[in-house]
Amino acid sequence: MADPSPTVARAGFPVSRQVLADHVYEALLEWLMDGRLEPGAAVSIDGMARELDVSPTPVREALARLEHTGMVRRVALKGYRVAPVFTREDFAELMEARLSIEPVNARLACSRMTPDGLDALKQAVEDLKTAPRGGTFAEYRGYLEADERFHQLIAAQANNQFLLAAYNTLGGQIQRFRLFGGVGITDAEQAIAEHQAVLDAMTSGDPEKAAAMMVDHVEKVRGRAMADAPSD
Amino acid sequence: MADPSPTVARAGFPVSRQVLADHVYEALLEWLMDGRLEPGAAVSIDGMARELDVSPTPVREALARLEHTGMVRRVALKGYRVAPVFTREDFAELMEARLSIEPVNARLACSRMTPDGLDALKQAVEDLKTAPRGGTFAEYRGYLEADERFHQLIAAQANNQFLLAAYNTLGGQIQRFRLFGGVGITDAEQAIAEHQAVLDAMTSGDPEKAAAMMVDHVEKVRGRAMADAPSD
DNA sequence: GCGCGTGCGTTCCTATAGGATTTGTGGCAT
DNA sequence: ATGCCACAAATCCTATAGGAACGCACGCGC
Repeated sequence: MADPSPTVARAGFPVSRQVLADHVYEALLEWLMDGRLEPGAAVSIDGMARELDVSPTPVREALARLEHTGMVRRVALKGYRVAPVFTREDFAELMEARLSIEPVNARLACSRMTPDGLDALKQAVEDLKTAPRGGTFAEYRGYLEADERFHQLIAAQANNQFLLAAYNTLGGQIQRFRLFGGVGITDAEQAIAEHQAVLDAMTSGDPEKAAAMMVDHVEKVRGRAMADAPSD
Repeated sequence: MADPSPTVARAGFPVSRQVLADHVYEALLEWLMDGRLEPGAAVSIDGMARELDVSPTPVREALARLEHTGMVRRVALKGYRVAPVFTREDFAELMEARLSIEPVNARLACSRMTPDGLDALKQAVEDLKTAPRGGTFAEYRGYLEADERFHQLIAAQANNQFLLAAYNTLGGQIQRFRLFGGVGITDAEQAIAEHQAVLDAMTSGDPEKAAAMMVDHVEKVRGRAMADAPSD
């Protein structure tokens, strides 16, 4: 093993330490999100263990957790595979689910917004505006991250653990679709304006308007994506 | 093990076999739902392995999956514990989340209802009416099961994998609360009437009314529970 | 040529062993 | 009596080994 000292325990991190399965989980999640693991690809337990230089046991545990997020699927005695690409129907269902949850999150978040939360939201929109959005993944990665962060912050500010959990499950799928939907970033200006509209409603403290702006945003995202990607 | 022939492959069930971790998962889920594992109790990996007469490995995998459902919580290097009892705030959040998702499910289910689905719903309401509802868990278990089944069927009929997944996460928590909310079944007549109202709207094919009746039901459930259980 | 059984490598699945960590207990000094 | 340290048991965590199942290629018979 490369590192003979398993318990590094860097000074200042006495609590909430991480075990190997956590690192494996994060590594796999990152690989799923940045396209290193493509949809449909097999995720071999032993293979990942070799790749990450750990034993299969923590890999198995990490995959068991990932399965429940919908990122990978398991077939008994056959192993795990990365979830297949979204069909048009899958995407429509995902947007339908977003339309059920995100406006509610926006309304609640607006009512319960903290000053720090609002600052974080403003920062996310600012990052959206300044993020580079070139043609390669590395170039628009920051943009995607800011987009996801914006929605995630709203879900968190709604201050409801169940809605947050529900959104987080969707959020992973949304992020994965953004990556494999395959159209890069073609709608940045419009998307930024829609995000700004949601933020403005939040700033002015108008929950109903925040919800309405979120509905508007998600519907327009759906419209643009359905027009852009007639793949299926 | 009782069955020495692992690949019995009973006629009609050639596919989708189960491995030990699946059985462990189901056993733990059942114990969590029965109340055999009480909130706050430690769920020792080795202990459960001894209890179920398997090795710790499949237990670890089952618990990793369960963690994502919110039924158990994990602390690194300390182990798993059954999620604590709901506080009043937790319950309010759960109902808020239900109000966001279930009416949408009801609306969509009404639009997309199949004849078989409607029959299953009618059966669930019928079971609610006829189920015994005595004082012990064994006596009102059938009632709880029919209640959960009614909502689960609606979520399934909404025909949206993401909304279904979101509901299922909530559904487990709802069921767990019903058990540990601690007030038994005191509102059967009213609850049955509310379920019937949802079913009637579904039968008549009125999606908006179905959604409205669902809102009404969940709000009344919240009201009754908040009045019954001023525990916190 | 085509279907089918056989053999082999890969992978999954489970059990087991041992190191690392936490927790509870008892003794000691203050 | 209180606080602190050492020790021990229980538990978690990781690695490893071996049995079982799967997938694939090869070869045989029709």
